[in-house]
Amino acid sequence: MLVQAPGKAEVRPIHFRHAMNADGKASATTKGISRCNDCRLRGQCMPEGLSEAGLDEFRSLVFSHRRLHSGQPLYRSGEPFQAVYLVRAGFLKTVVLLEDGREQVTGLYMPGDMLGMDGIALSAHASDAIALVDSDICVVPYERLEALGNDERPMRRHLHRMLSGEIVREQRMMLLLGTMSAGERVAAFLLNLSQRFAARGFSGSEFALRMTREEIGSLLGIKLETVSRIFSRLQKDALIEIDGKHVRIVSIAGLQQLMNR
Amino acid sequence: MLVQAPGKAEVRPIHFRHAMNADGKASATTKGISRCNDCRLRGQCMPEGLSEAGLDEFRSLVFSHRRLHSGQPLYRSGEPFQAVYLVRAGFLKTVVLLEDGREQVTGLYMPGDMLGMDGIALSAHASDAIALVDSDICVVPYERLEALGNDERPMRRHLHRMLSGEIVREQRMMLLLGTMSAGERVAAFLLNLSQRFAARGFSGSEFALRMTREEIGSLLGIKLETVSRIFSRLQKDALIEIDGKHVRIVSIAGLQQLMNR
DNA sequence: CGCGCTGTTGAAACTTGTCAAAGTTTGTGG
DNA sequence: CCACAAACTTTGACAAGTTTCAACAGCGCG
Repeated sequence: MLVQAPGKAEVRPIHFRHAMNADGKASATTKGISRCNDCRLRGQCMPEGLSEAGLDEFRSLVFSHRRLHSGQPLYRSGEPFQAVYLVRAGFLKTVVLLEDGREQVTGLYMPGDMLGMDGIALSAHASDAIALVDSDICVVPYERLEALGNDERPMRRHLHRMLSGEIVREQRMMLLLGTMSAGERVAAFLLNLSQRFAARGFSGSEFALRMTREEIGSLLGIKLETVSRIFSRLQKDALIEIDGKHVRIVSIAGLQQLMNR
Repeated sequence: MLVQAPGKAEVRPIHFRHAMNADGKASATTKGISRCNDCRLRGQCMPEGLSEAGLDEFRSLVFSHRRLHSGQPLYRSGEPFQAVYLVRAGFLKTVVLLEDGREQVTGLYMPGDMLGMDGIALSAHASDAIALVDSDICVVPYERLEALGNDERPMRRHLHRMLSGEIVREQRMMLLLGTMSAGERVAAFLLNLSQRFAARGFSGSEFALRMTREEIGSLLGIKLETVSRIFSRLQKDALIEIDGKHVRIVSIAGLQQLMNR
């Protein structure tokens, strides 16, 4: 049977939904602290080499939490930018839209990932972030993040790394979109998921896709029918086993080979 | 006749080539200051709302300059990350490579643009930056950039905006690569160049491409022959006039329409 | 002057998209 | 908890767009 991947598994009720608002500090901060201490992802999202005081400071950054149901937006393109977000549990996608309705999924975010940094540039978000499954999100107001780090250099460096990491990730995505065939794209997608699940302590060889074929296609720049066909082909070639949204990777090496064809 | 676009036009000899090294501050800093004061781009690359002291501080960031000849690399993938760069004059591309030789041009940088931020994440550059024409580059050591801003919040915010801006730019590129037809891509490319030239005080309707058809194709995720064919078609349709690397945009509206087809 | 690099154009091949039909799963309200 | 509708998936046949291969023209430079 398929392993229980993150997302739904880690969702636990948080009762102060949509606690975020423009201002307000004291009580929400307290909640933030307590939340970080028993967060399963402890460390994942934090800068390394932080002093004790710095750690406290970091925890104090998490201003509030938001609980999203599948399909709900965390933010929308054009919305004023106020905070960056850490995925505590769940699975989100970011989407960029063209006026005529065409859309490109630009990212996939799992627990421990930071998102929303595209809003800093113009003080407004440049994409939509949508929950793919019920999700818990830590809200980190940018004002605070920016004010802080006056004396915590590791904190500043951490933020830079996150931003830069997003740039690198997007570069790789551009490489995929610009140079790879449909088969290579799907293989790269599966390998990437595999790696990220493994990094989070889940099985890297057996997991649940959280997206429809259409969403996968949009991420990879191909049509849903093509995604479906390629899944079928990979299964026929005994590289994967796929049943709906459940995938088992039979041959990692095979997929890697397919990529470096 | 075609307007003189940036790049070559602005290149003036700087005699302390490759002045950058791991350490050393005093004298190089002095040079940096004098350089900024008579830089034609003054302001373009600087944060807004900086105090007088902050301005000085910013200028002191430019540690040295580098002069690159066409084709020379500013940095290469895997090289240890030490600095970000500001284009003072010229034109550069960044490229991400696949083992098998395929490559994706991920960005095009003109005077005033910052590049190299992809290196922060892993302390090593994730792409190659290559001069497309002879270019002058301002070197901003990251150590300094990071150390600074303790009391200059606008400075910190500026860096964040630059990083975030790169993320947004790449998102748009992903949209292009994932959803647009070859014709739309070329139109978008021309419109983007037009806009950026105009923003720098050059003609937005008549300029010189600094890249070969192959490089343009690599940026847009299509083959050089396709680029050529589409240029021809746009000319036939009287949307542009093109002669080698010289372009004149006859109908901006026409190109925009083509994109939102 | 000729060689190499760049650009243009044509024809054929190939990949992916489009359209359509049918099966499957999911979600909802009775 | 069932039944039905809506959403999602698979597969085939065909169309369209892009790449590949090839030939040739123009240009700059040694």
